[in-house]
Amino acid sequence: MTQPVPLKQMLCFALYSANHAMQAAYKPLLDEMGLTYPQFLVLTQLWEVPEMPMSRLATALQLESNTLTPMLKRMEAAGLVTRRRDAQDERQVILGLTAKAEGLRQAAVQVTTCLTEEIGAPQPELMALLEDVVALRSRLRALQR
Amino acid sequence: MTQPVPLKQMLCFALYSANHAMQAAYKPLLDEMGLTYPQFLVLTQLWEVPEMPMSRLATALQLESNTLTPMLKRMEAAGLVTRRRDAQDERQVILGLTAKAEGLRQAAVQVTTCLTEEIGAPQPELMALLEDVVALRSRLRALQR
DNA sequence: CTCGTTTAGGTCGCGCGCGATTAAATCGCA
DNA sequence: TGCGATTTAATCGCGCGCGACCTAAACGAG
Repeated sequence: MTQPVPLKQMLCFALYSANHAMQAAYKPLLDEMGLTYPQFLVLTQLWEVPEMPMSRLATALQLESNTLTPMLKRMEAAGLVTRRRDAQDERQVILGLTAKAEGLRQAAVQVTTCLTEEIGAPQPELMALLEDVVALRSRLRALQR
Repeated sequence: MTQPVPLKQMLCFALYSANHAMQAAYKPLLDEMGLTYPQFLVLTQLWEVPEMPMSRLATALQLESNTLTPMLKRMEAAGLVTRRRDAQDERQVILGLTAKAEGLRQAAVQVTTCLTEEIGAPQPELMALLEDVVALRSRLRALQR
């Protein structure tokens, strides 16, 4: 008679609920910028590399076109990104940043910095946790193939 | 000119993508049981305490009625849970487990055990990571008030 | 006992995520 | 060169999550 592991001791639930808590913490700050959490992640990637095909963004965020296409269209409608077909390869859609999105860049840096401080945990510990979470993600992705 | 933190070094994205990777890892196993990931978490809680009001489940999972009500109705329709009004306090909905859900219990234990092994990380490390993620979640929730 | 307040659920709308499928452009190889 | 295989987006359906709002039951001070 094997006992189920209690919810509180399950790593999958810890990740699930910590992720929700993180999104809730970002929410008020992103609301001021008029961004959703996934949109903020998209822009974070584009602030690093301001022009890239959708396929590359998909790889970076580990999201599929069925998630990104509608989201990017909403962002385009909101004047945050540009979308154009690559002349060399008409299959690809090249993404770009608008001036509006560029204007949000500094505010976004403040958001992350501010939130990292507010958490109130020592920076080295957070870095260590980051590494561990990334390592777990790698192991989990390895299971997919 | 503050540079944005790269996506790969952001703890929020690590959590976000690790959570997705975890759900993807569970997916094939849960598909066989006919469960979604959130439904699996609900049952995990009910396998521990087989009868409880919705409010208690909401607290345990940190979810609101606007998420739980439709999900529990789907689970009721699928013959997984029962829902009845408390005679003492007609506001409350008491949740219960069906025989069908009880029957899935052992399989669920196998799923978690199997997946924990497949990850291929030492058990102590996973426990340490669990604690760190839970600690982060606490700090994040503390920001909400 | 009464009436305002609190608590527990429910409804609606919207934005993800993703499985399944499709269309079009490009590639590769016979 | 021609044609099947691959790659890239897009579309559709559905199940979460959650903000905003609503209803009804229970509570509590006077």
